[in-house]
Amino acid sequence: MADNQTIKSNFVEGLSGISAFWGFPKGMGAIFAVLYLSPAPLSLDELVAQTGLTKGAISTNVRALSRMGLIKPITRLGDRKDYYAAETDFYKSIRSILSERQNSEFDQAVASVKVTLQKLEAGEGSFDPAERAFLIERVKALQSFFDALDSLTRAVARLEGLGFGTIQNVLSILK
Amino acid sequence: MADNQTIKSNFVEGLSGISAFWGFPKGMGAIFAVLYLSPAPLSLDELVAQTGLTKGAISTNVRALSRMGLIKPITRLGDRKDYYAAETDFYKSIRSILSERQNSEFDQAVASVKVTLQKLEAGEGSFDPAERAFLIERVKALQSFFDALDSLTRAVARLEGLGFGTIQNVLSILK
DNA sequence: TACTTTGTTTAGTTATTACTAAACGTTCTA
DNA sequence: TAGAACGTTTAGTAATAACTAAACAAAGTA
Repeated sequence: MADNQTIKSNFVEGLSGISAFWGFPKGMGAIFAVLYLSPAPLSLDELVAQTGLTKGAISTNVRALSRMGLIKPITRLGDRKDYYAAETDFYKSIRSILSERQNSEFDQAVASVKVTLQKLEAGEGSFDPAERAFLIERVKALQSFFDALDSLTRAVARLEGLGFGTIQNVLSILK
Repeated sequence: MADNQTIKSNFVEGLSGISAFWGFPKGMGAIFAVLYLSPAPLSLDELVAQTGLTKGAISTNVRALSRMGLIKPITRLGDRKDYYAAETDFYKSIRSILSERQNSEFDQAVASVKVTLQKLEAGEGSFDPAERAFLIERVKALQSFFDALDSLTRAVARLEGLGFGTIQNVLSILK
């Protein structure tokens, strides 16, 4: 029915779609998919061949994937090439991604909420008392929501070695 | 120091950034922020005035926000205008967003992984036995990861009325 | 030292997406 | 029924992001 290449292509397309859905480049998903289906680590040129992307694109995407912990770079002695292999411990990847997202723009944006709250509580601006109280209440609620989210991700990240089965079980207890 | 408008603007920009970070339009974050800081529901025209966006943009973004459960439309008798208010129960919103994401493109992409697995197990393609076994193992692992993720989101969605404090506590038990 | 082989960086292109401006369809009002 | 008030839709634009092609840097090899 379907030949080897077609079967693999469908898989690659699927992961590309998932990648795009989560706001990552499509090519990133494709690269990961190719590596994931490969028994041996692949070099940059092999990835060029198997994905149809150019070296430049592979280079940048591979770097991002490494930073996220979704793939791991492999260097062989006496071989100047870089090889890459898919990380098969998804839980490890998730922790890696979470700690990655923790920083950067997100924290920065969340911080601005904190600043707003501080200014309001410091009496800045010329709000009438009722409005100020209202604003403080609202912003404070948002703030604590972010704090809870943060705690949650930290908690998840702390669960080293444990798989999702565990989380699943725990949550099922709550019904 | 900072006037009322500046304080609010900073907050709006912050939420815009958060929105963008999660792959949503910046304007969506801005609209939610404005509503969130408003004691009373706002009409479309008031949103136009306070965000600087045009009616069209407000219209589409407001629809998306409603679908996600982040804001709620309010209609008043004898008033043809639509009003919108921010949902303040973030937990409710999260559940809503999760169930929204559940469907659509994501499921579709995940399904393609399942199809790949089925084809492999059905003996399609002309892989040699060793490679087929390898591929099946890999794809199966990914499949069960997705299943676990799915269970997790369902479990979270099932926790009606419970706040994040609960989840936090539960996860902290695991250390 | 010149030439290969590798990966990275950059400048420019393509594709996508969020937006604006304006036309449109409805529904209410005079 | 004409006109006004709303929200939606659409066609076009602007901004952004991912990619290609090619120049480049680094580091080995002849």
